Amino acid sequence: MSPRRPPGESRRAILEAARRQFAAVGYQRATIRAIARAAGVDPALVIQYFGSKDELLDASLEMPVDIAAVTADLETYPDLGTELVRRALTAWDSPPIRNGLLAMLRTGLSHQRASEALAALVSRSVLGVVERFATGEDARFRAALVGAQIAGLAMGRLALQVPELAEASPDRIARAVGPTITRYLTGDISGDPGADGDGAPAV
Amino acid sequence: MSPRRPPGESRRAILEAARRQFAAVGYQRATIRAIARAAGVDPALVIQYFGSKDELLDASLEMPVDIAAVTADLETYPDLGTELVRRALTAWDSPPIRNGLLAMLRTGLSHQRASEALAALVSRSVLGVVERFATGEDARFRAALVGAQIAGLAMGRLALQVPELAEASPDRIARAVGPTITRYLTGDISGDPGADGDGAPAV
DNA sequence: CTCATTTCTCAACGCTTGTTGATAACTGTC
DNA sequence: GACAGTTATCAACAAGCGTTGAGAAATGAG
Repeated sequence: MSPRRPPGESRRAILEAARRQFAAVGYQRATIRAIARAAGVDPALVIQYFGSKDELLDASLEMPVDIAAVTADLETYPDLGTELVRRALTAWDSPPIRNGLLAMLRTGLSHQRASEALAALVSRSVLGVVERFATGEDARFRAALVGAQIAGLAMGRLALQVPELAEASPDRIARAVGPTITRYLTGDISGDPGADGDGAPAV
Repeated sequence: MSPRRPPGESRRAILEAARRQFAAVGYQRATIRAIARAAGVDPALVIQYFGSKDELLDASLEMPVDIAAVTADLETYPDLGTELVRRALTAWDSPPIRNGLLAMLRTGLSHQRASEALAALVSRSVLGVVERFATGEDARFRAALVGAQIAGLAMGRLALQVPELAEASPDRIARAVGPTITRYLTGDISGDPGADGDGAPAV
């Protein structure tokens, strides 16, 4: 009666449904039963394919975003930050990328594994760019600053959907946030360069 | 054997334990049973005092932070952003404030109520400052930008505990992030070339 | 003391969860 | 057609959850 799906199709459907669920409600509230229902499949099949809910999360967090493409050629732009933000916002329009990122955000603050994935994503993706302009500890600090700004933006625009951020055009946001990123990447981040020597300098 | 606690003490202990639990693991993973155990109390008492887990969350999210104090006198500082960040970082050192904020972050991305509380906190606290320099839609956009930057910073430093952000001195972070805030508050955010905004000289 | 009131515990209900083992249904190969 | 292998379903389990209602224990007033 019911025609069977092509091989590998159910697995793919489960993964997509899982990504969507994790992105929508986070790890804890996403249930295997709901994921299975969305994929048109028995809950037991989810376990059979992925082993456990944790492993399903792992599989869901494998980001399908090509970081190299997003950060390529960045030095050739007069304002790298603006261009970087523009590309990021464009990437977030793609449902798989947006869902993957949302899953990380929603899950990453209350689940160990996803927290590491989130930190790793930021490190890997941003550090590669930063290291074209800085090295060592300075580079890691700059990368963290860029990551915090981008993550905050993603949180407001994608997760919380703050109207001012969610409805603003990519261009407007890029022009506003871009200079910040440029400064974090290449600018002076140690404060006033000369005159104002008040406190003892940190180690 | 067990002497009774002074009146109101159990309620206070429950609320404190709840704040800690929500801050540590988010709404879903924080169980009433665990909160009761941490408070040295029967789970039923938690319900009797607060009605339900949702209402307990509401009570836990009432922020004990005096926003007016954090944002007072800000105009008198040459670099308001740096001073604002410095005060925020100092406030985050206080366990009740830090736990309240962490509870919002951990919970706010996967729970409706907390999401609104998070957005409201940012609106109320930041918008008041911004409206000393801008009005209308521009002010709300600027407030959203400031909120996103601060939230990203809180996420990295407090929640994910990215080493570069968690271990850096408040002063270093304030000097790095401060100019960004100043620019979002009072600078040019429409991308006109030549009006860079922060106090740093050309790179 | 007695009695009413507040504070707190106990045992249990109904429900949902992730996960399991047995088993059915379909597919391709000899 | 018979067999092996994958693909999928079913019913059920044990555990943990929020919540409830009855009642015990302490407290304060008369």
